[in-house]
Amino acid sequence: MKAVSWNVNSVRTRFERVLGFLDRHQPDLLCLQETKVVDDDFPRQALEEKGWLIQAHGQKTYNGVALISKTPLADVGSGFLGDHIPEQARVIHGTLDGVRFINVYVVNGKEVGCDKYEMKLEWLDALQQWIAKDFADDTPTVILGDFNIVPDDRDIWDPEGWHEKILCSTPERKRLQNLLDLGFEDLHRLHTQEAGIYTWWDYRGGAFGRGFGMRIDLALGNAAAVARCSAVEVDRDERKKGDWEAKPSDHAPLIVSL
DNA sequence: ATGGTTGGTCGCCAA
Repeated sequence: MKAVSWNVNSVRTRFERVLGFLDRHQPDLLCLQETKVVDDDFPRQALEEKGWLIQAHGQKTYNGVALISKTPLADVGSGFLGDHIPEQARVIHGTLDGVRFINVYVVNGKEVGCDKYEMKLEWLDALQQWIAKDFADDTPTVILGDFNIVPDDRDIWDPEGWHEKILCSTPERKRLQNLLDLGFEDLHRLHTQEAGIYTWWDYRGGAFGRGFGMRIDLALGNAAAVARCSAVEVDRDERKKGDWEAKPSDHAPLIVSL
């Protein structure tokens, strides 16, 4: 089975690229983040004409997640319980061929110490508690999406310059470790210890061309998922700017084979 | 300390 995570930075602006990606790769499941559209306005028609089924959980302007597959998903749900956390359309989950997928768009946090950063830590705590309560079983389970956390110094172009900065701070990495401590592994690291494999490059300053990237899109699997996982790959070509109007997302798709 | 680009929406906020 092939499952993909991709922060598309607006599904409407990126629609032709999403269609092209689905045609080329034919994944069993595509998990989108930052769809930035309410469910009623999700561009369904051209997808449904090609046999794709859509489960969307969106909001106006910000955030938004969706699951796209040809086989119907089981046990679909969106959001999660976190009493003090405002609902921001950041999570949708479903089960395909016995594998549970939890698609997450983690709070960015902007800058260490600001209100959004504190909210990010609280949100990650609530996510961890929710997964511990509802999903800590033997069902093959993958938590995948835009985590907005760089796992370690191999995963960023300038670890010294970003030391304890946003996406790299110890409290954020501790929250990622708390998720792993529930029995999950970073599936990417099952297959390579190489440094310099990234999934996101800033639009600004020609970051992609200069190699200024980070690995912040992750797939975490429990033991049953680890046993099935044969490969994790980044589709860097999708991030390239083919011509002046190609308009890539700032994230590349993460392709998980299991 | 900086950023200087993109998207949604239409003056900015968020990433």
